[in-house]
Amino acid sequence: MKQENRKDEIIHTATKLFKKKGYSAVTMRDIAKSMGIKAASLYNHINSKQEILTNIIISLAEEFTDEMNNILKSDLNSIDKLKEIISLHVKITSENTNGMASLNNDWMHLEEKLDYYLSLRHKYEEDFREIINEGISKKEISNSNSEIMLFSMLSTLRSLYLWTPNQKDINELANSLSDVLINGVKI
Amino acid sequence: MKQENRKDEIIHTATKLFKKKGYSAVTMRDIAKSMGIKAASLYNHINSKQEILTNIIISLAEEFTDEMNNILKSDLNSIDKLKEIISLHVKITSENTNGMASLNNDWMHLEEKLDYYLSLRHKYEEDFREIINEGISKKEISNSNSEIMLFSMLSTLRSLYLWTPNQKDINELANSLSDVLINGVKI
DNA sequence: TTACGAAACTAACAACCGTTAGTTTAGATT
DNA sequence: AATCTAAACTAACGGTTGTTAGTTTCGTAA
Repeated sequence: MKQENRKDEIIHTATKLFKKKGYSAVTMRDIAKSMGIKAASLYNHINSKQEILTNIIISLAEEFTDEMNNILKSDLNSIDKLKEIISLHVKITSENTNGMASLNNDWMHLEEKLDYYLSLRHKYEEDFREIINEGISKKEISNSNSEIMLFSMLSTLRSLYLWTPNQKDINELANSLSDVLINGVKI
Repeated sequence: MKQENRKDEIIHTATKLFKKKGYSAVTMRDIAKSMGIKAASLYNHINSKQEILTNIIISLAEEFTDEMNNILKSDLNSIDKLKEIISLHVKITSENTNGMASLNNDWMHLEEKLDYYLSLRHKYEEDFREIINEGISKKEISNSNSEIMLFSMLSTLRSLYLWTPNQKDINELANSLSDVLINGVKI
């Protein structure tokens, strides 16, 4: 029986390095060195470099999928659903800032799980789109450029990992972000 | 005398590959194969893989810097300056969509030019911030969360390379984007 | 005390990396 | 026809890659 603890340490260390340089530029020797052991020792706990990446990305993607399902099923109005999505991104990003870098930048290096990842991603975007379009038809959201709204919000939320490390109060961040994304910057 | 044409072809080919897999995952043999030649032949035209990346990133970064300078010096009001910045990103991204991927994701692999790149990037963000803060003090921009406004707009604009390929009318895109970023999504 | 097992180690592998050296090809210039 | 040159080629280099095999270490259970 493997101790799950050590495996998690490896993944945690790898995640930090992947954020700095990207999956392809990080070697097994880099990961090992940063833990004070030799590269071969990593294989007592994991099966491959690829497995580390898959573990990082798929767990995050599934977390987003699950929570999006809950938001969709809720009876909130469209604007409040958007606020929930924003809070979801702030929460997950603050809990695993480094992992979000891999989710955003290294997903194309997934192998066996690439198609599965792409299906989760596609479904997530479809659900997000549906919330916006529902808001437009219910006159809760401005009737223009739903695709641009979707991509503007999604782009900002996906970039959160680049600057949440500096953030202190997570709820305050979610509220401020909701304010800007929903109301814009004009006075 | 080297023919600049062939060098540009190499950079153009490399840029496409860098967008798909990232700088580190693309090999000189990949670039050569995609041009129908051998890797060694690339060195008749370029000095190193690093030179290709530097060429892609620095030329884009300097273009942003120059145009930001013009916007800063103009006598537009704050909102119109923001609209000019949005147009600038749409224009550069539509002209070199693939290169923008490297600018966003591969800048950390710059070597000699890394510090120079970081200084341009820092200056650009400072100028952007100044425009927002000026707008707030002139009561043209909402008095709240200037940092979040900055990062929200910048995140969206930096992600443009992910979806402008599908876009047809560039001016229409800039206008719609301005609408969403400045006025938000609420009705 | 002995035996066990998790987790480290050393050594090595085949493949691939960026790059260099020297050579061949073929079209343009003299 | 002879010469030159840009741009391709083949071959190879020293180093690095992910990974495997077999061995050692050492705390815990029997």
